[in-house]
Amino acid sequence: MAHSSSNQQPQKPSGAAVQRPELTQALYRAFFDEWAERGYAAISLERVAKKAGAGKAAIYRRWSSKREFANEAIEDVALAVTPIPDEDSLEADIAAFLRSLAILFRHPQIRRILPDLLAERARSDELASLLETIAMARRSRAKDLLDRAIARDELPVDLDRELALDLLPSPLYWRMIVNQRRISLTELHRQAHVLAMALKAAG
Amino acid sequence: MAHSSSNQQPQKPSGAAVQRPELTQALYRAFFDEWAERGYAAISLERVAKKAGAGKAAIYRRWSSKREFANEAIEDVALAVTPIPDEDSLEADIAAFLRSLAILFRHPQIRRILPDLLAERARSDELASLLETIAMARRSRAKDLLDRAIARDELPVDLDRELALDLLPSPLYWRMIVNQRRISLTELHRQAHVLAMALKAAG
DNA sequence: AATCGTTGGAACGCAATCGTTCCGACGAAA
DNA sequence: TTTCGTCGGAACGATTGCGTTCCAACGATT
Repeated sequence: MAHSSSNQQPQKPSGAAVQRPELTQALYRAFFDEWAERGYAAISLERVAKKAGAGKAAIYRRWSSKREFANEAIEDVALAVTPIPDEDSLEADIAAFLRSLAILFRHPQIRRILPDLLAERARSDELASLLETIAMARRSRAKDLLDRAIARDELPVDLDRELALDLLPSPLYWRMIVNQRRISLTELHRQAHVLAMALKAAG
Repeated sequence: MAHSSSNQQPQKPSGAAVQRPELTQALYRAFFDEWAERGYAAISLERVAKKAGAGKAAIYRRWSSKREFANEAIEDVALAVTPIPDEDSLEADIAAFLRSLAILFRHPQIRRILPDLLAERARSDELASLLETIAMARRSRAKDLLDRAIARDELPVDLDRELALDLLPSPLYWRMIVNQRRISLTELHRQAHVLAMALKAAG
């Protein structure tokens, strides 16, 4: 009883006997759109469906909850990974690292989703594992950079790696995400120079 | 008609002909509690009232909206400001600066509210002015520190101040807030040492 | 002693969103 | 050609919180 989809608009054609991967991708995109716009906690799956030109059923047929949706959405983009720079000096390596970070931090969706992810994790740890996966990949790139510099004798073997890993990405994050300011290429290289000097003092 | 507060619990004594400042403070505290627990967007003023042992009317008599409530709550705590360190060397000054930051970043509510504030601003700019006020106060302390070092000839007069201001707080923020890791006093002083070296290279 | 306005509390109408279920239309696989 | 299950869409009951309004109880000021 109760329902009857009869007397509204003519209802557009749709449907097929197999899940359409293109629709799945469209749902991912719409999910990140919503996330950037409203924040994780305020994501409305109804809006996500509408934005993807889909029905709500298409979502719940694929994922059982918002959380699972988020998990697979992030896994999906996390596969688009990290190429590796490889220059011939510590400072040049750092500059390359910073450039790739700057590209990331300029992305309008990442500028919003990343802080929201941090805020969400600080409250609940529900998304902690998500974040950890992402962070680990990033960190390993920085570690490689340090190892190369040590092999080149540009950094001491007893380098404080923890400190170094905190030092490398943080000023750029502070400037671009926390302070929301752009950075020019020359400024970025100046930062690379200063960071190289700092690392050499981190024995 | 319609209402009647008659047949529930005996209704505790309350009321007076004058606003109670203690209640206002209790409401501020409950507001920050809620903020830390759920995030700004999800703050429920009903829960805030309950947590403060107050009625909802007590809130709406003081502030006209959640936003105004937030504004005055933050103003209220922002008055508890920033004492100034003043040591006898750049490195010692930096260490003092970092220590005061570390205390801030250890506070369980600030650990949650600060990232949430950043995430909220990245979406809407509604809270941008709040954040700007706070940031400005912090930054001026760092500026003083740099000026003293220049006067002592520990830093060059043509120091890149922008870069320096990005450099000082960011590694600690990255470690304590982004990576959620504690920091020991010796680690903190090592960071101060490295940062001093970095600044001297930021001409 | 009388006034006045705050107090905690309960209810209002409204708006969202949740996760679920149903539908007729449709197309790919068998 | 028939079967099968996905498609967009609409509705469901439940839950939540908004901002507002009413209330009787109460105590500081006058």
